Amino acid sequence: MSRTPKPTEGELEILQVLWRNGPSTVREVHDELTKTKEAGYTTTLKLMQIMLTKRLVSRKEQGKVHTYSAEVNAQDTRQELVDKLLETAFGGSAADLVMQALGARQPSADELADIRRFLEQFDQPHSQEPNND
Amino acid sequence: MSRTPKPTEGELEILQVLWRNGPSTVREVHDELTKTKEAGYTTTLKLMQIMLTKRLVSRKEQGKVHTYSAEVNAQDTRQELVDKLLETAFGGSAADLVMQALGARQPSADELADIRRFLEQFDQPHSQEPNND
DNA sequence: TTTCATCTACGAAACAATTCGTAAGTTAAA
DNA sequence: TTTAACTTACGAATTGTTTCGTAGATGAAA
Repeated sequence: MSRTPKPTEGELEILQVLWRNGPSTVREVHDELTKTKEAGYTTTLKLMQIMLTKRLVSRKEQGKVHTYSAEVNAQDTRQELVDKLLETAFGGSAADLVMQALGARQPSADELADIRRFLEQFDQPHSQEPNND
Repeated sequence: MSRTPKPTEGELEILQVLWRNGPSTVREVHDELTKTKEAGYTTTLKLMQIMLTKRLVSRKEQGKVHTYSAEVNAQDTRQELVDKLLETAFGGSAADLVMQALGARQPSADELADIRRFLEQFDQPHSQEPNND
């Protein structure tokens, strides 16, 4: 029943820009991407066109340019990727994944606080719903 | 500087078997994999042969069969995959990844305890080293 | 209107991952 | 020794992803 046909790595980079910045032209996405990595303009364009056929994005034509929007939601997409990683690399143990994610880096005090607050939901499910959709 | 040329999904499934069960023949790995998914024997064989050329595994020939061992370590490999996911899908926020990993499922009391114990390392670095390499 | 920069469309190459058929070697049992 | 069951080697087809060149459309400025 789930949507989201699993974006490739390149597609994910584009989705991230659209999630972060909202609806954008190819030019805008491309400029954003090339801050980080090398890529030809038509490469970005082609990828976004393919994403359109996969319904990962939609677009509106205004004048000569097209403005693309993400059609898959960040939350769901990330969940799918996490689930996949959990399965294929951590044998399903979320705790192992969490510790691995935190283990190598030094989380900031704020991050730690966020995580602790988040964890509280699970052992004291009184007034608050542990659901954050 | 890092080793580990990033295993593909199929390679990861095989590595998991080797990590879990230790050195194994192609037959053993294959039987394990086909508990979960469909695959021809020579497909598994070929994949393991490719992994050999990539130095993801090594092998010992004994009689007619070959016994394969993982040459990359689970810890490092998982770290690399987590780092990648962190970058391409979570914009580098480990806290977000952690919450996403826990958010959709109900962690068991034991898992929660493990995670809390783990988190203590970070704000009270007295007797214990927060480093798990 | 002409020119120029910029856009989209799209074919196709380059690469990578997966899958499997077939051949040939090995072992053990008949 | 012949046969049967199994093994490895490996070429090659298939499928998916990424990359980019070229062509043609569009709009703004000269």
